[in-house]
Amino acid sequence: MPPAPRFRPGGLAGEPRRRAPRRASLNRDSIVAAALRVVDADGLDAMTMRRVGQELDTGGASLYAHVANKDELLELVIDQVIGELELPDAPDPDRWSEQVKEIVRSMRAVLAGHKDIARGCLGRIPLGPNALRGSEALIAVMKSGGLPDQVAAYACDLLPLYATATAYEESLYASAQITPTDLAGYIAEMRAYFAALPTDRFPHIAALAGPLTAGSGGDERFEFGLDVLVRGLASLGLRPDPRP
Amino acid sequence: MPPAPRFRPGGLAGEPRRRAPRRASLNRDSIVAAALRVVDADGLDAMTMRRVGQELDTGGASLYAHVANKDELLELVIDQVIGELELPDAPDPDRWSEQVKEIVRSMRAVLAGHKDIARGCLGRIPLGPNALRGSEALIAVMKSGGLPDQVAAYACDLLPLYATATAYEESLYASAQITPTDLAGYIAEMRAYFAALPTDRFPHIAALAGPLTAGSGGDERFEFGLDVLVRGLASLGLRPDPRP
DNA sequence: GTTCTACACGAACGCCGTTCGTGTCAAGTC
DNA sequence: GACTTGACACGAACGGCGTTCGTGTAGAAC
Repeated sequence: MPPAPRFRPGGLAGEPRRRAPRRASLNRDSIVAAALRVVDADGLDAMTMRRVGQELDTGGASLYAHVANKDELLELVIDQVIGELELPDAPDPDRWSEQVKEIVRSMRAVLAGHKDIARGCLGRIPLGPNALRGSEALIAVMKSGGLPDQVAAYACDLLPLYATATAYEESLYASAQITPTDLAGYIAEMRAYFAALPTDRFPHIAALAGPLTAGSGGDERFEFGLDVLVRGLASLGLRPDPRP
Repeated sequence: MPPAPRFRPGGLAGEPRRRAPRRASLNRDSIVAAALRVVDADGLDAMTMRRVGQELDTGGASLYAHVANKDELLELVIDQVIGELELPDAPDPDRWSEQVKEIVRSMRAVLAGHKDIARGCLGRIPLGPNALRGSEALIAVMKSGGLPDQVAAYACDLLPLYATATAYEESLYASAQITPTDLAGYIAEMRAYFAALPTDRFPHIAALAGPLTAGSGGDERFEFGLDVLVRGLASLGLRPDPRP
């Protein structure tokens, strides 16, 4: 026995009574879009099956006809996000290291644009079509710069790992509705904590309280790590004795 | 009205009916130890409040008298794990880069020794006593090697980030009760997938199918990233024109 | 008009973190 | 010794989660 006929909009006259044109049929694309909307609005934890269903005027159970489980949905959402990556049109051997940096910066920017979605990317080998596009571009640039095959291959893991882990760490500051003022206060507090540590056991931390807490929340810290990585890669890429 | 008097072991005669000698009183240390036992046995997801309580012959609710919430418990467990770090006795300026590597290797090894606990460390600024000890040692070594303050300070974040993120990625292979044979098969499958990609759109990935999937599960991949990082740091540490 | 099939979806299962109220023990007080 | 007190152990319950199941219906096929 049906519990009670639900109200259906658009009833009355001879109008073909669909409950919406079969809800635009609820397909993978609309589900992924809805899930991404939820993430953008309220973060990764808010992306529950029920909540995504709600976004489409239905329940969580309805999604399972189109998506195997929540993990697969997350994978689809992530590849959608990776699709926003801006990649160089063509590798330029003279600018390879700058092009690598641009790609990694774009990764960070894209992830940062979707709340804490970076957390969902951690520990996930990205094999979606858009991820492959990114990997291909990254390798192309590095190979054009003369990096050996194995270096380029490993770096193709290492660089996104850095972008993702950094984006995740930064999303923690950005979330929890912390205002920039709060953040500044929190950083100041941490600096004071470091500076006040007993200098017999923690002389270096106490001495570097300033540098340790510098650049949090800005680009400087990220650029530092990026520079370290690219310099390290460059040092592995030079052909033996490149000087004339 | 009590729902029904519970059975208590050790009743009958004049024996002092304790329910165990007040369970050794259930303190923070025993709870942290129990939680770590659960993680070691069945991974981070198994570390639920109920399960940890069970490990101590009680329920999950009993833990809240000693620990604010699950997150605080995890923080305590993590600092306990970090306490296992092996640190150099004294910084040696001639071996600074090797000492840095040894510390980061130790981080990876310690994390790998506790299933997927690395996942819990991601995005967490470690400020426990043991974490501070590790940071102090790391900075000491880098400073002895002549790295500038700001470089040492940023690297003090960057290096543990690498160790943690790598340990997490590796824990995924190690878990899910994948046998080494399965893993080898999975890697072979991925290599074949890369190699079979359309060469018009993915020429580099297809060409590097071998290198891309090499060294998974071994130390080689980890050592590569470590080498890149330390080389990059070294390139930032040289005093201007160190040549005679 | 009838049959068939795909799928929307409410309800339910077994988890989770956490809170609440009760009950019990050990120590302090007369 | 009787009583009070306070710390804390802990069963039960709340709301939320991912996922499964069974039902019912809309639309296509015949």
